[in-house]
Amino acid sequence: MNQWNDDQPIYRQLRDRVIASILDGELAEGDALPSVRQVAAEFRVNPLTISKAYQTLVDDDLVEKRRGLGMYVVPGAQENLLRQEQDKFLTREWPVIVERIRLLGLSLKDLLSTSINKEGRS
Amino acid sequence: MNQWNDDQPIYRQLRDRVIASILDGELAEGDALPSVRQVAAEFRVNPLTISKAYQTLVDDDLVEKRRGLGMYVVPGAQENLLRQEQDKFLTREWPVIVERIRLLGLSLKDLLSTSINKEGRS
Amino acid sequence: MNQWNDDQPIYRQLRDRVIASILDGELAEGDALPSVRQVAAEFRVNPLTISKAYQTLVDDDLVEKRRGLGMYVVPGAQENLLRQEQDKFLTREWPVIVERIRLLGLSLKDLLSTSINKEGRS
Amino acid sequence: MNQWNDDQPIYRQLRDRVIASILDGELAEGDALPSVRQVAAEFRVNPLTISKAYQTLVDDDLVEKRRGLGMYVVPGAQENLLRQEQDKFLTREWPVIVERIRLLGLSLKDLLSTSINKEGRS
DNA sequence: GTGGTCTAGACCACT
DNA sequence: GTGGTCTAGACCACA
Repeated sequence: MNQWNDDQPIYRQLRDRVIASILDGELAEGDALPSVRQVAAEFRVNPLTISKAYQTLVDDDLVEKRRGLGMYVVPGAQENLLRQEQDKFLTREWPVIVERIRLLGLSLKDLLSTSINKEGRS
Repeated sequence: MNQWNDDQPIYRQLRDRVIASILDGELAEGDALPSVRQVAAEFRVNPLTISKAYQTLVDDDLVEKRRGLGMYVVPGAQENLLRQEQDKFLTREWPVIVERIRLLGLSLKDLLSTSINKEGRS
Repeated sequence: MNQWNDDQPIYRQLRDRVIASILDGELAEGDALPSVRQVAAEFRVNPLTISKAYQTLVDDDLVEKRRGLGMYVVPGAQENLLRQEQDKFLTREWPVIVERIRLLGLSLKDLLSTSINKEGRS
Repeated sequence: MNQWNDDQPIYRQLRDRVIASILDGELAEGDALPSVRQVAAEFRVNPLTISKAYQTLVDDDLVEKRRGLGMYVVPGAQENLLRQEQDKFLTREWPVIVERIRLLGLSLKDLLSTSINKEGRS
C-alpha cells in the first residue's frame, strides 16, 4: 500500500528513482522530467517534496531548469552518471560489501554461482 | 578529521562496530564491552549516545548489563548474530547489490573473481 | 551555451539590453526597435517574452507603439534615461558597492585608479 | 517595519547576512550559528526558511552540522570566503560596474573623491 | 502550463 | 535542546 521506505526521506527516494531512470535510458537526455504537480498528484506527495528532489538533481548538473517550461535531463547526463556512480561503487561500496561478506563467513564463490545464473536469464 | 558517517546516527555506527567485533571474535562471549566513559572519552562523543548504542544491543539480547560491573557479551551471541545477519544479507541486501551492479553495467563475475583472489590471500 | 542569467527573468534582461543600447546611442531616438519576431528568432525566446520586455519600456515612456509599424524610441528617451539611471546609481547602487568593497578588504582607491587608466584609453 | 527585501527570497537574504557576519569576523570560526528556532522566533520567519538558508551554507562548506548540537562555522571559512568573494568581485562584478559607470557618463574620478573621504572617516 | 517561496504546524531522530 | 522532513494550502513570477 505504501511505496515509500521509512529509512530514507521521500525526496531522496524520488531522486534515486530519477537517477535510475536516467541510468537505464528510460529518461533520455533532453527529455522533460514529469512536472512537479504531476508527480505530486500521482504519488500523493506534497509538491514541495518533489521540488526538493528535483533541486538536488539540478545541483548535481544532471537536470536543468527551463524557466516556465519545466526540468530537462541535460546532455551527457547518462554518461556522466554512469562514470561517477561506477567509480563510487568500486571505490567505496564494493570494498565494504566484500568485508561484510567476509565477516559473515559467506563465500563469494557461492554468491557468484547463484547470481550469475539469474544474470544470464534477465 | 571526522570518523562519523553523516548518513547514519552515531549510536547506530557505534552499535555496528560492536557487532562487527563480536562477529569477528575480537569481542568474545563473556567479554566486557569497553565502558561508556572510556568510549565517550576516546571518540569524544556524548556518553548518552554510547548508552543508547549499548541499549540496542541489550534489547537484541546480544549483551547483558551486570549492575555495577558493566556490559557483557552474552553466550551464543556470535552464533546467533551470524545466523541472523547472514539471513538478512542474503534475503535483503544481496539482491539490491546485484541490481545495482546490473544498472551500472558492471560485471558481477569480474567483480567477484577479482575479489576472490584477494579473499584467498587474506 | 546559454546567454541568460538565471538570477533575473529573461524579459528583464532583454529590457536591460535595449536600455543599454539607448543610453549608448546605438538605438537613437526615433529608431525602430527590432521586431518581436526577429528578436524571438534570434534569441530563440518565446515572442510573448519579448512583448513583455517591450511593454515595460512603453510603460516607462521610453518607447512608443505605432500600430502596424512597430515600436519606436521616443524623443528625449536618452536624456531622460540618463538622468533617471544616474540618480538611481548614485543613491542606491553606489553605496552598496562601496560597502561591499569595504567588507572584502579591497581598496576603493586602487580599484578606481586601475580603471581610470583604462577609462582614458577606451 | 519590514526588514526584508522583496527582490530576493528571504532565505537568500539570511544567507547573505551570515556570510557578511563571517567576513567581518562577527561570527568567528568555530562559533555556533544562532539556532534555527531562535532566528525563526526573532525574525518571525518560518523555521523551514531558516533551515533552507543554513543548508546552502553547509553545501558551500562554510558551516558544518554537528548533529543534535547545531551549526558551526568551519575553520578557514573566513579566509576562504574572502578569497572567493574577492575573486568573484574582481572578475565578474567590477567590470560590470565600470561599464555601467561609463554608460551613465559618470566620472570614476568624482566617485572616487566623494567616497574616499567617507572611507577615511569610517 | 511551469517551478519557487513561504507559512503554520506537526512529528521524528539525534545529542 | 538541536536540525530534518513532511503536509496542506497559499501566492507569485515566468513563459
